Amino acid sequence: MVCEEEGCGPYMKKGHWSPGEDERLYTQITNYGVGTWSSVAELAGLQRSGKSCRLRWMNYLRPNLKKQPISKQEEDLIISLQKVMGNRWSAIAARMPGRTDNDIKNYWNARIRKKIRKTDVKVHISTEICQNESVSYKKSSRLDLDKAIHHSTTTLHNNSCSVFEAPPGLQAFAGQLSPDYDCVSAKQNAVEQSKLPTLSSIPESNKFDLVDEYVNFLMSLPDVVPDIYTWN
DNA sequence: AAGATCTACAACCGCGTGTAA
DNA sequence: ATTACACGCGGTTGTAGATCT
Repeated sequence: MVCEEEGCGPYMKKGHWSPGEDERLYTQITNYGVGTWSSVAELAGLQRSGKSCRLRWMNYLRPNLKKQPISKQEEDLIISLQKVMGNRWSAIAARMPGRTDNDIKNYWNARIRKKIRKTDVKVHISTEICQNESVSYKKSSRLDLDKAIHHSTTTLHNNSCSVFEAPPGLQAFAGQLSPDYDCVSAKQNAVEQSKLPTLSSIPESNKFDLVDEYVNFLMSLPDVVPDIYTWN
């Protein structure tokens, strides 16, 4: 098979790596390190793209990778982190020593997503003005969450809704929560009173502009992770 | 026993970002 | 400011082995 991607030579090999190729790559990197990945491929005498060498090293050959199956504790951690960070697999992997982003992504796609897909997140936007609007999104898809967020914020910013019925976590991702916002109490109150939180009291200056800021905020408050997957 | 289907995981691809010239 | 290049990321596909019918 010939690699036709940009930067590949005409005779680049593709597909699964042989033990011999692994040996060459491992020896090259452990003896001489990585300058640029394309030079590693050349110096190791491999007819592979630099990109392919990097992937093989990062996901399979480099030291300290865990080869055993993902444990229940690790699965719980993946679920928790995915709730907060979305599909930012490399960021999740950075918090799980010995696991690669590819490991986690594959595990998520193969197992966890199937479990979670059984129920939907329902996002309702209702007032006198838009009481007929009801939007349901599949919880497992970040793209669909993005759609939900976009729909909700657009509606709010157009002043066509005064009340936003959505999980606090989703509101936060939409940049609507202040750092002082109490997700747990908001949810509890909503459930007890059948009444969902309004946004009018949130100071403009306290809105989150970046998802990262929100993620860091949540990570500093591990017990206040918004449960966007079980909210109904 | 054999073909179909499922599962896990390896690898590819396209795109965005950072950096140096 | 622009361009070219390398890298890293996330989505997707390919494949081999296991399991099912």
